Amino acid sequence: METNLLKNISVDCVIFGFDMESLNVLLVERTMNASQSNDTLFSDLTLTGHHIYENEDLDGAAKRIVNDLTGLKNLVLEQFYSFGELDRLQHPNDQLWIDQFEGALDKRVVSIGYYSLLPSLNVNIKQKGRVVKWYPVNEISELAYDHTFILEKAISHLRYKLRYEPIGFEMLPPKFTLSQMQKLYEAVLGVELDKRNFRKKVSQMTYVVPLNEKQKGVSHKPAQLFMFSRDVYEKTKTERYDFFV
Amino acid sequence: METNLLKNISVDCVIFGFDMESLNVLLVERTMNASQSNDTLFSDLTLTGHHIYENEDLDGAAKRIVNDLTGLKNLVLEQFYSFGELDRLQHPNDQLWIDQFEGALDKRVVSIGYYSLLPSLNVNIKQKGRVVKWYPVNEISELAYDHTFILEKAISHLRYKLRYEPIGFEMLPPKFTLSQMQKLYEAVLGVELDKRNFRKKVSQMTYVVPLNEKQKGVSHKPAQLFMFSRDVYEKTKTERYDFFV
DNA sequence: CTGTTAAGTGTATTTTTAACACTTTGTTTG
DNA sequence: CAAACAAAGTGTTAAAAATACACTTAACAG
Repeated sequence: METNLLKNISVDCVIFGFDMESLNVLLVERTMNASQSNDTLFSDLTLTGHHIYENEDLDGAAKRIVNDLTGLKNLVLEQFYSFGELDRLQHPNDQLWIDQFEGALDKRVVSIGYYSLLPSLNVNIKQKGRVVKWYPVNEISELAYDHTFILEKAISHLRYKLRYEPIGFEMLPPKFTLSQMQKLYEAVLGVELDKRNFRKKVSQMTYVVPLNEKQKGVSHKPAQLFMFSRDVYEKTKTERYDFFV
Repeated sequence: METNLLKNISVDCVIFGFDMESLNVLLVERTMNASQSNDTLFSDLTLTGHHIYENEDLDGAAKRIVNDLTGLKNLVLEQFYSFGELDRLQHPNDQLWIDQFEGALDKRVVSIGYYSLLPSLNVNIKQKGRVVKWYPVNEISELAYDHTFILEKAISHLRYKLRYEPIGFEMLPPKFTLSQMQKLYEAVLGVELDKRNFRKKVSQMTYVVPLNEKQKGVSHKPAQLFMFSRDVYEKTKTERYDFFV
C-alpha cells in the first residue's frame, strides 16, 4: 500500500494536551551516543515528524504520525504553517543525527506543520524504544532542529484559533466543569480571566450545555458538568468574527 | 547559483491588487492546442507558481515567482497554507498540460501557498508570451488545477489578517484618502461600513497620519490625504487582538 | 452662478466589557 | 457531630465600544 517516502517533504506534529493545569506538548528524546565508547554525544528533545509517502496526502501523513506515537485516531488536526529555511536542519547535531538515522533522505526538507489536540495526558504512548514525555509549554527551552520555532508558530496559531472557534473542547473531557474550561482558556491564552465574567459569557453559548450531573469524588462542593454540542454550535453560529474575548 | 528544481515541491502565489473598486487577482491564461491541427483543446486560468530550487527557501521562491510576473520586489508576502491532496493535479487537462510542459517534474506535488499585495493594478506585467490579466475576485469561477480552492483559502486568510493587522495599506498608494481606505476594507471584507463610524475608528489609529495635502484633480470637494506610519504602529501597538471591526 | 459630486462632521442609544466580594455546598478532620 | 476547609456559584454598577442616522461644505463643470 504505502510506497516510497518523498525525500524532500516531511510533516511535523505538535501534540498538545491539557491536564487542568497547563498546556503541554509531547516531546521525544533524541540521544546520540558515540559509535564506539557509547558516551552520550548530545541529548535533546524533538517534536514528532516523519517524511510523507508518495501516495499519502498531508492530512493523512499527520494522522499517521500522531497515531504512531499515541495510538489515537480522530483527533483534531490543524495545519498551521510550513517550514523550508535552508538552514533548518544544519546544526551539527542535526547533521550527525540525519547522517546516522536518515541517511537515505535528503538534507533539504520542507516540513508541513500540524498540531493536534488531546483531551488528556493519560495516553498510552507507543514508546518503541523512544523516551516520550509531556512537557508544559511554559517550561520548554531549546528543542532540536528548528522545532522551537515550529512550536512557537503552533502555539500562536492555536491561540488565534481558540479565540474564534470552539476548538478548546477537544482538550477537555466530554463532561467538564466551567472551572476546567476557564483554566483551559487561561492556560492556552496565557491570561487570567474573571470567573463571573467568564461564566456570563459562557452562559450565552447555547452549545455549552449543562448536564443533569455533578462532579464526583471531590472534597468540596461538586460542580455542575457541561458538554459541548457541535450540533448546536453549527446550527447557531453566525458570521461572527470573534469567538472569545 | 541556482541548482536543481525540487520535483515534489512548488510555491503557488496569489497576487492581489486593489483598484479602488474591488479586490483583484492576477491570473494567467493556460491554453492547450492540439499538437497537429492547432485547435484549442482547452483554455482556462491559473494562479502563478513554480517549483522551488534546491538551494532556495520558501519565502525566496515566492519572491522570485512574484518578481518573475510583475517585476516588483519588496512586496508583502504571506504564506497562508500548503496543499498536498493526491488528486490536486489529476484532472485530465492538468495531466495533459504537465505531460507536455513539465514532463521532467513529478505528478505528486505539494504546493506552498503565498499571497502578495500590490498597491495598484498598474503593473508592467512581464508577459513572456503569456496572457496575464487582473480579475475581480468576485467574478472568478473555475480555475485550473486546485487553484479555486487555493484562492479561497488565500482570501479567507487575507480577510482574517486584515482585521487584526495593518496590512491593507499595502494595497493603497502611499498617500490615500479615508474613502479609499474604507472602500478597501469593504472590498476585502465584503461588507458595507458606515462612513462616520469608520472615520471615528480610524481617527483613533495614531498611525494613520493626516498629511498637509489634499487630493487633486477631482471634480468635487478634494479629500484630505493620509499616510500609514509603520513606525508609529510598531511603537503604539499593544497586545490587542482585534485590529479592525 | 447653478448643479453635481463626494467630503466631512456629532449625537443619542444600545451593547459589551470590566471590576468587584460574599454565600453555598459538600467533604474532611478533630 | 461540629468546625474548618475548599472550590462552586451568583449580580450590580460603571466605563467603553458599537451602532444608527442626515445634513452641510468645498471644489469643479457647464
